[in-house]
Amino acid sequence: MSKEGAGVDLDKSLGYLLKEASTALRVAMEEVLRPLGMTVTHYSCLELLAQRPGMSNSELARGAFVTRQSMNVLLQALERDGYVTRPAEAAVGKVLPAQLTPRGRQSLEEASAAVRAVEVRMLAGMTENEQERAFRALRSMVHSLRGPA
Amino acid sequence: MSKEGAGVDLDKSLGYLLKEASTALRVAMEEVLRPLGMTVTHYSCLELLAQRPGMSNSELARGAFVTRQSMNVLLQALERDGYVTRPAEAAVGKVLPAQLTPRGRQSLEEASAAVRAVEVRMLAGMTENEQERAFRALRSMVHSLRGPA
DNA sequence: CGACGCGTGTCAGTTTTCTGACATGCACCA
DNA sequence: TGGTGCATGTCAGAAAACTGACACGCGTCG
Repeated sequence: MSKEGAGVDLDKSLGYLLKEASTALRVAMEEVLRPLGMTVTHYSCLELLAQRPGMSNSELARGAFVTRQSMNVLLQALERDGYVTRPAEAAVGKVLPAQLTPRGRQSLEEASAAVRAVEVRMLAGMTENEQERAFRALRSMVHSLRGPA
Repeated sequence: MSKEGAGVDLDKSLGYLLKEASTALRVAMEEVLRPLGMTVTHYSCLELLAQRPGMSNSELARGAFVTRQSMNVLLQALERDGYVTRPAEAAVGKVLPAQLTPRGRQSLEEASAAVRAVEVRMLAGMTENEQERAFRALRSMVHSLRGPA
């Protein structure tokens, strides 16, 4: 080990740790969402719609970090099952603004509580200051990664 | 907005930001690995094997954060294409220790350089101290998420 | 010794997500 | 007015990951 410049040294790599943390979070969320019959993307979509009603399919896709094609599949299912409504035709352009139904809102309520608990558990043992610093660090990483394409 | 306890407030959620950062990293890695004909999991497998030769399929799966079934599919492809070797039969138990071939090592070398550049870019603008703090913060989150199942 | 639990490698089928492609509608500008 | 660029919604096929299931080898313990 410790070949001079060759390896990435996964045990010390922030990138690797980032993936590890993200995976741990996803697994924890799946764990609490499964009993509710929900996937993470499913939940993300509902949560986004609760915070910004009228978001389009493409906007939701960007917000949930999937392609608009994947989100479209999900939205059609959510619409079919009565969690979400979209107008049959666009009022302007092609954009179809989506809305939560009462059923969607109620379903989200349970899920949101469960996910909030997971996030609280994740942050246990960190001070407000540490959380704020971690927040800024992650923001910086995102900014740097997206900048100099 | 700002319904008291109801929402998760995605713009202030460390969990959401964690997913965002992880996605940005994955996208950036895919961008530089695609010209080399490699996926992220593909690269992860090779990097793991370089650091710890003789890892088994299941160990590689855990290290790359996929199921052992997924890793098995990948390993078979890597073996077929001559990046990796595994003994035909287990010396002890069922564990088949994998090894990089010279071709695998060479292929990894390019990929590793590209990925290292991405990580450097990601950390641009952060001091050593900030990186160290971010590292400890992420470690803490992983630990907390895995602990009180 | 025999039973049990646990980890492993692997096969099969399903689900999810992605890439590619097309038509449509808006905004902009020559 | 017509052209160009860009974003959107959607369809279709392909790639990647997952869940379920089975057989096998090892260790432990009654």
